[in-house]
Amino acid sequence: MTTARQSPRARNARGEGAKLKLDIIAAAGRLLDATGNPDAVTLRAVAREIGVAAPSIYAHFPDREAIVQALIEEGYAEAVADITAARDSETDPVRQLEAGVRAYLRFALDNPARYTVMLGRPGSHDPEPSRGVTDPATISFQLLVTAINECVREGRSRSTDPHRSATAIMVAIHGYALMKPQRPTFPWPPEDGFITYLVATLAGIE
Amino acid sequence: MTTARQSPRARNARGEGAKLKLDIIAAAGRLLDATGNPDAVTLRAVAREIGVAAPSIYAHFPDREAIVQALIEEGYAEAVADITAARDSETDPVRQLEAGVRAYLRFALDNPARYTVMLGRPGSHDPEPSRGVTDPATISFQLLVTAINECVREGRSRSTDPHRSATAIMVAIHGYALMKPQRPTFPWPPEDGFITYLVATLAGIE
DNA sequence: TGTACATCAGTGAACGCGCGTTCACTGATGTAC
DNA sequence: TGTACATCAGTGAACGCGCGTTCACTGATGTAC
Repeated sequence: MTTARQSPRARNARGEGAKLKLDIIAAAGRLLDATGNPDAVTLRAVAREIGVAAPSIYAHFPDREAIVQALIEEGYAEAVADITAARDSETDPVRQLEAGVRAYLRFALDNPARYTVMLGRPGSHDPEPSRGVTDPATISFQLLVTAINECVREGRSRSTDPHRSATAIMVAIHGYALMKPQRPTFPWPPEDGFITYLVATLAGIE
Repeated sequence: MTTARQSPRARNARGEGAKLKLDIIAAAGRLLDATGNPDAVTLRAVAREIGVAAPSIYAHFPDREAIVQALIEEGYAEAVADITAARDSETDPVRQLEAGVRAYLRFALDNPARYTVMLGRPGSHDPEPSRGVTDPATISFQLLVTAINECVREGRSRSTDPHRSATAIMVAIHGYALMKPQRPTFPWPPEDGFITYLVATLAGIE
C-alpha cells in the first residue's frame, strides 16, 4: 500500500478483462484494512495500488462508491457462509449456537476494518425492511434466535425470552468485535473462555 | 448546517476573542452529529457554519485535526463527569453500578456520532499506557470494576471474576450504544428492562 | 496463407472542485501621553 | 480633553494538492474473407 506506485501491471489477455475487477476489489480491501477508513479507498489510490490508470476502473464500476459497496457485499456473503457452515458442522444445539457465534466473531476479528464499515454504514442495511430478509445482519440475528430456540426446546437453555437473549449476545459480540482490535493493551480475558461465558450466561445455558 | 452560508456573524468585542473558540467547537459538534463522519468536519465547513473566514480558525487551533481532538476531549470530560455524578447519587452498591452504566449509555445515545469517534479513533486512547490513567474509557472501566467489587463485598453479586464481568458489561453496553442508533428498525427490547437484565445477568446480581 | 478490420483492455491529458494552509492586510477599539 | 499608537479580531486572495470524472486516443489481438 502507501504511495509507492506499483510497477505497471501486465495487460490482461483478451477476454480476461474481468480479472481487473477482482484486482480492484482486492486492492480496495487492502486499502481499507490498512487505513481503517473507507474514505481512504479513493479511486486513484486503488488504481495506484494495482498499477493501472485511474479511468481503467470505470470499465468495471460506475463510480467510486460502487467499489466500497462491492467490498461490503463480498464481506456479507462471506460472513453468512462462514456462520451457516460453522453451525452445520455441529449437531448438538448448544454447540451449534456457540459455533455460529464464534464464526461471526472470527470474521469480524479477521476483517476488522471491513466489519466496522459493514455494520457502521448508516442505511447500508435494511433501508426498506419489508422487501425481504436481504440484510445479512438480520440473517445472522435470525440464526442466533433459531439456535437459542432450539436450545430451549431441547431443555438446554432456561431463557424465558430468546429474542432478548439473542439481542444481548448480538450486542455483546458486536461490542467485543469492535473493541478488541482497537484496544490491544486492554487486559482482555482469554478469548475462548470469555465467549463461552458470554454465550452461556446470556442464553441461560444450564 | 449544510452548505447554507451563515450571515457573517458580528465580530467579537475586544477581549472576547476566545468566544470564537467555543463557537468553533460547537459548530464542529453540529457538523459531526449531522454527518456522523469526522472527515466531514473540515476547517472550511466549520468556518462556513459559523459565518467566519477560514483562516480565522488558526487563531484558536493549530490545525484541522486539533478541532476534532478538542471535540473528543470535551466529550471525554463530560462522560466521566456524568458517570461519577450518577454513581454518587446512589448509596446502594447495586444501584450505583446500574446508575453508572445508565449514565454511560445515556451519554453515548445522546451523542452517537461523537461517541463513535471518541471510541473509534485508533490510538486516540492510551498510546502510552504507562503515563497514567488519563484515558476516560479506562476510567469508566475502573469505575465499573470497583462497582462490581463493591457488590461482591456486600454479598449482592456472586461474580467469581469481577474483571471478566466488567469486561462483559463494557462490551455489551458498547455494542448496544453503537447498534441502537444505527438500526432503528430493529425490534429492540424495552431499554430499561434490557439494561437491567444485561447488568444483572453479567454481574451475577442475586 | 495474407491482410483488412473490429474489438478489447486499457491510457494520458485535462476539467473543475473543495480542501488545508500561508500571507499580507484592515478596521475598530482601547490606552498612553 | 485630544490624538497618536498599539493591539485585537478578524479578512481576502492565493498557493498547491488530490480527488472524481470525462474525453479522445492507442496498440495488441483475434476474426472474416
